[in-house]
Amino acid sequence: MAEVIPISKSALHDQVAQRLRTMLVEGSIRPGAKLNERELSEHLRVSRTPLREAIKVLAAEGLVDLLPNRGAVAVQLTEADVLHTFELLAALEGLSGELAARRITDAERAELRALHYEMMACFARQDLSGYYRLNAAIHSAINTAARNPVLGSTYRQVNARVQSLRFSSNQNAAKWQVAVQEHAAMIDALDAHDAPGLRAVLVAHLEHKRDTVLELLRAGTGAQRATG
Amino acid sequence: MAEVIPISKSALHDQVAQRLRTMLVEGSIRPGAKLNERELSEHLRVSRTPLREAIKVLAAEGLVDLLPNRGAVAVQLTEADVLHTFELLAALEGLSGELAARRITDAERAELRALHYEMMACFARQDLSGYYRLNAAIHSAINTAARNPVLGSTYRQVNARVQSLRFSSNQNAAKWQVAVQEHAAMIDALDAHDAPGLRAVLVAHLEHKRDTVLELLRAGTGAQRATG
DNA sequence: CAATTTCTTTTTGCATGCAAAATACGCAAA
DNA sequence: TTTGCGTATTTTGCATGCAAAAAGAAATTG
Repeated sequence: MAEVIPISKSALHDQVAQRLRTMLVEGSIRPGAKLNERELSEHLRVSRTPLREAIKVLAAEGLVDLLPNRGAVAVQLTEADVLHTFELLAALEGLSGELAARRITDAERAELRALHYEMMACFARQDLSGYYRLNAAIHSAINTAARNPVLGSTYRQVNARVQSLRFSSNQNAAKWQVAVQEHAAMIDALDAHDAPGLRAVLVAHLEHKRDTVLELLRAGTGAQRATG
Repeated sequence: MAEVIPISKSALHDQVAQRLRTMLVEGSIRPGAKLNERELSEHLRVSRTPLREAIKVLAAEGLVDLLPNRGAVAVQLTEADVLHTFELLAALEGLSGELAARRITDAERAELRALHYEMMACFARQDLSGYYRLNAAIHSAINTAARNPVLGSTYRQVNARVQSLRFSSNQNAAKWQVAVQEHAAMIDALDAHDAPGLRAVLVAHLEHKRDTVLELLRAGTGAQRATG
C-alpha cells in the first residue's frame, strides 16, 4: 500500500513476529499450545513488550487466538474452519490464476515452465521436500504474475493458516500423481492464456489438497503428531 | 474442553484498536496523517503500551503503514491500490453472493427483502446516511448468509481499507439510481437462488462503486498532500 | 543570503515495574 | 477418591522509564 521505503533493518517486534510466524506455520508451536510470554521472551531474548506486539499481529493474521487475561493460544482449526478456509483460498487462487493467465509475461512463463520441470525432477526422484519448495515457488510465481499485490498478500495470509496442515499432510502416490498432472495442466493453461482454464485447474488442485488436509485432520484429532 | 468463552469485556488494546479503526475508516484520521503516540495516548486516555499494540494490529490489517523509527502513518491509497483492492473485493463479494444464493434460509431472505425496502424508503427520501447504513446491513447480511466466517472476516478487513473512500464518495443521482436497480436485482437473484446471477450483480455493483471511488480519488489528489 | 553543521527537543522503541486476574496448591470435608 | 474453599504463585495487562533515532532550531561558514 503506497509503500515509501522498503527498509532493510526491520524492528525487533517485526523480527519476533516473523520468527513466531515460522514457528506456528512449521508446527514447532503446535496447534492449541499456549504462548507463555515469559518463556518466549527468554527463548527469543527480547523483553515482553515487542513480543506482545508481535503476538497481537499474529492474532490479526489469524494464527493465534487471544483469550482475555489468559494470553494467546496457537489456533487449532476445526474441520469447518478448514472447509471455510479452503473455500476462500480456492476463490483467491482462482482469481490469481485468471489474472495471471491474462497478465503473465513471456519471461515469467518461461521461468514458470523451468520451475515446473525442476519440480518434475523432484517428483521423479521422489524428493518430497524439494517438491514442496518448488511447488510453493510455482504458486508464488503465479501470484506474482497476477500483478495484484493486495491479492497476493491476502492469499499468503489466509494460506498461512492452513500451511502447517498442508505441509505435514502425507501425499500418497496416487494423489501425488494427480497433483503433478494438475501442475502440467496449469502450464498448458498459462501457455494458452486460458484464464478460465487456469482458474479451473487451480480450484480443482486446491480441492484435492483440501481433501488431503481433511484426512490428516480427521486422523490427527486427539493425538497431535509432531512434525519432523 | 477448550471452549472459548465469549469475551465479556474486551481488553484495552482491543478497544483502542476498534477506536482507531473507526477513526481511520470514517476519515477522522486522514490518509497520510501521522499517528503521534503521545498525542493519541493522551486523547484516548491510555498509556502508549496498549496504543502501540493496537497500531501494530492496524498495520497487519493494512490500515496504517509502519515506518521504522518514525512511527505509523494512515495509509494513503494510490489509484493502483484502489484497483487492486476492488479487484480482490469483487472476487470476495462474488464468492459471498454465490454461496449466499445457495445457502440462504427463507427467514434470512425475508429479512434481506425487508432491509431492501427500508433502503428504498431512504432512497425515496434521499436520506443518504440511512441509505448507507442499510446498504452496509444488506451486504453484511449477504455475507452472513454465505455461511463462511473466514470469508466474512477477510472481506471486512479488505473492505475497511477502502471504506473511507466508499463512504465519502458522492453518488450523483444517475449512479444512485443504477445502484438501487442493482440492489433490486440482488433480491431477485436471491429469491431465484441464482448463484451465478447474484455473483454477476455483485461484481457489477462493485465495479460501479470502484469507478465512483476512483473519480473521488482523482479529484482529491493534490488536495490531500502530506500535512507537514 | 543560502547552505550546512551543531545543538536541542521531540518521538519512537524497548525494558522494567506493578497491580489485577488467573492458575496452582494445600487441606479439610463429603 | 472427589469436591469445595482459601491461600500462594504465576501470568497477564498496562504504565512508566530510559536510550537511541529523528525532527526541529540555532549557529556557523562560504
